[in-house]
Amino acid sequence: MSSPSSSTVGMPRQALQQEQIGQTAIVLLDDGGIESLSMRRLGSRLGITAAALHWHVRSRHDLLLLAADTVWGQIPLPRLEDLEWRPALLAMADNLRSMLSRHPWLLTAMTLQPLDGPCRDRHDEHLIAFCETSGLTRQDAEQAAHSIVAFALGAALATAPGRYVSFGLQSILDGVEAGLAAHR
Amino acid sequence: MSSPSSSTVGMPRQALQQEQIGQTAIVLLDDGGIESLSMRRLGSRLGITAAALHWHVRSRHDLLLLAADTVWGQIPLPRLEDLEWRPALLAMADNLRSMLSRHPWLLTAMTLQPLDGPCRDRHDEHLIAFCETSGLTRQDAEQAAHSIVAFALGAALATAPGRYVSFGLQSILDGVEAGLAAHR
DNA sequence: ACCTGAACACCGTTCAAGT
DNA sequence: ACCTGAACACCGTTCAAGT
Repeated sequence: MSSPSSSTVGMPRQALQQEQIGQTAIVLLDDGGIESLSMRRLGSRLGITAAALHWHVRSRHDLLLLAADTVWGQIPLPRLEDLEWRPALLAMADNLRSMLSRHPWLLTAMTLQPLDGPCRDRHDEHLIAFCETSGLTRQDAEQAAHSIVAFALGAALATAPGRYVSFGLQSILDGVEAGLAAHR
Repeated sequence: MSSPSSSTVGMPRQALQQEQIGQTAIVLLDDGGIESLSMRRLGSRLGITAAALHWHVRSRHDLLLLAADTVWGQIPLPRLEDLEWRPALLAMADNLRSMLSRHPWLLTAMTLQPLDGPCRDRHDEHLIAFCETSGLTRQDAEQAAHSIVAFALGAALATAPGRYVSFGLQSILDGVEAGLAAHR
């Protein structure tokens, strides 16, 4: 994304480097939080200077963006044919919750800048798709999906003791069901 | 909290200083986010050195704690006698939302450390109290209150376009009502 | 009690210069 | 194309020393 993309065949070194940089950044972030990810520290883990790292990635912000979308990509997405919408949405919410507990720094990063990325987008679309299989219109499905993500993020932020999570989420799903009944 | 508390009458200088420090910190935080609050910068706003600031406040973390509880204290709490539980909970959720939009750095701070404080506690208790006036048991009221806060925080974090907020929240309130019906 | 100055060990980022 | 070294303008925190 930062290099002018050479005319050679298949991004031979650059892409790999980029991925390795992201993985190593996540290691630093996972133990020590966002404060322990520095250009100098990450550089030395990779065997290069902080200045050299700036050749591969534009800024520390871009680094967070890269790491963030990587962990969004780690969330397993249940297949649309395998589950009914309600257990599917519960499973997706739980997968999100468990990702956030593995990578708590993501919440911090999300408050510092909007973290759009292909994997985040794919996750959102998948959630909306499941909502739609319940019979909701596209618009309502978007609202429901957004509410589920919001609740999962907020519950992680407020460090809910676990059992608290279920009440709000169940209510939202009940709300989906009620919306269905009304539209029919 | 950091001084041994002199034996004189009514915390004459120290308390005022503490409050002034908090207010000035919030000014810095409000325009520029968490990154723009530094001991050096805050110190110079107050006319003292960063080192001098460390005499008043133990660390930058303590500073964030002070600022955070201050803005929690700014949320207006509707009186218990004035409103029915449902409009009251909606109002409290909206007051929280508007505080978070005025002080976006609070979300960042909350992800960095648990931010307990007297004002935050008071807000939680008030929310629980309103839930209890609906007829919920103490335990259920705590779950409902926790869910409302989680949703408000998450919605602010996901930067909902505003209209998205209502669906999830309404569902949670519907869930409260359904819980009532079941228990009766 | 309250503040300064200097020091220590860090930061992100830029840029000329090397290969 | 990829990296280094040095530099710039910052950090939080500690501590001796001043008043």
